[in-house]
Amino acid sequence: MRDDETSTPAANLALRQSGTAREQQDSAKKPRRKASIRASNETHLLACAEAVFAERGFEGASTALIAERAGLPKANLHYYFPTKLSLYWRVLDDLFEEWNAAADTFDASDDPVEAIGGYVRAKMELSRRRPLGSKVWANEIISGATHMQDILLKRVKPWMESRVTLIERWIAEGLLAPVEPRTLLFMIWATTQHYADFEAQIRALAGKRALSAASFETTTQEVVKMILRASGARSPNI
Amino acid sequence: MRDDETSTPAANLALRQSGTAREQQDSAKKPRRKASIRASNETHLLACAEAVFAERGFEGASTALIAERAGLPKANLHYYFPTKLSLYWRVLDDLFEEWNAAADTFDASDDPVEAIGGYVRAKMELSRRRPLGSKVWANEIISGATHMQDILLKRVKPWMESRVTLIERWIAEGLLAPVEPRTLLFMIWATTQHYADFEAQIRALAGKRALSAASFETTTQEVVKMILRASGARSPNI
DNA sequence: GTCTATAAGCAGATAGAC
DNA sequence: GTCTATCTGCTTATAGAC
Repeated sequence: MRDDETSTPAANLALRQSGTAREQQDSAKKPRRKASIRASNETHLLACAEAVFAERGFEGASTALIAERAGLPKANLHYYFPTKLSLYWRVLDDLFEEWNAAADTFDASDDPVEAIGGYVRAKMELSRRRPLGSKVWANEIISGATHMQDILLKRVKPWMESRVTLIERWIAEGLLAPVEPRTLLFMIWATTQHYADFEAQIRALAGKRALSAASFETTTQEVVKMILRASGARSPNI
Repeated sequence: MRDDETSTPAANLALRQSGTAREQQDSAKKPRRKASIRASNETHLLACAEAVFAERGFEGASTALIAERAGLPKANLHYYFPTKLSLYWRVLDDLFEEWNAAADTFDASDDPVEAIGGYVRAKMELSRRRPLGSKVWANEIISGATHMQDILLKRVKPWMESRVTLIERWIAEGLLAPVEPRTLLFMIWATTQHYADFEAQIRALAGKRALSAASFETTTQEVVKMILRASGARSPNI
């Protein structure tokens, strides 16, 4: 798998050009290859776009910079994604799919310790695995969430409402302290996403070893423990 | 006090122009007034800049938009702040001063319950009072904190190190659970700043009444309780 | 101290040859 | 499917009259 996020523009350009020559040869005989060229270029552009949107926000990002990072002429970017906004929407959509997959872990168990603990861990792992995506999301919300109203209202809100009901049931059963469910969920999101969004601050304050694999695992365990204590979760008696 | 953040450009323009006429009259006879014109215009521009930087990040913000919101010609902005970056630095510097004032509340008491609880409350109040400032800070960190390395390393880091020592002492005295001090501080920052930075998401998910004065006070108490539980803080026996 | 006009360059997007 | 050249408009910043 190509490392879209760390390779240099020059390296990308070389990869692109050799790839392009091969595919163009094939395209005369095997037009079916075109679809995979499209898929490969779109995926690559989306990864580069995610990085640039993360660093500079929607308004600050330029299609020229995204194309340059992808090692493609700007015109090609506009061939695959007619407008900057259409590219941005695709990035946000991809991000929501990952968010949704992590959200599923909340339902892995009826035990609040396992459900909440597992969800916090899944969110921490997402922050570690895809920090740029988290930053794009954060940037979008900070800027007023104008392009995300639909996702928030039609997808995130219903998920939250049903999880609020579940949390209230746990509280009624004495398995959780009487917390305000939304405040708990916001605390989980804020704390876990902090390790992606505020990476640069953590690096400056705690040193870059604080974000190494071993430290991150220790921190994840620490965060899980603290969130469980904050929520007063206990396992049901069997 | 003029409400810099909610007045319309047209209203600002009217205010500016009448103010300007008055000051120009005076300036012939009382040159000392010039200093206050400068101070007033700079303050006003800084407030408008904070809003635009919050919404669009540094790269996405334009000096034209900032000047328009301030009801001033773009050339005047460049008269007071030679470059966009110099304006941005002034905004960041002002923000750090507020951050620093809130940080002082951490030392208000030797009792961890009062110290941590008071600090969380101060941070929540800052999020409520100056959400745009928090967003500018967040945007800057997300974008890599390139313009804030000095503040982070020379001002925030020393504060954090001494607070880490204090927290470790509390743990040794049995007044706090054996938490990783930096993880606790990050959780406090993330959770409290979430109410400023992710305002738009909270509004979409919990309704705008969730951010009303009464709800915010309830939420603040809830957050204080949860952070204290997470840290396992207890007051010393007297 | 204010403000019009403009310089110099970069943005998003497209035309059209290959 | 690729890519050069270009259109149009907006960007930061400044010159110079008032």
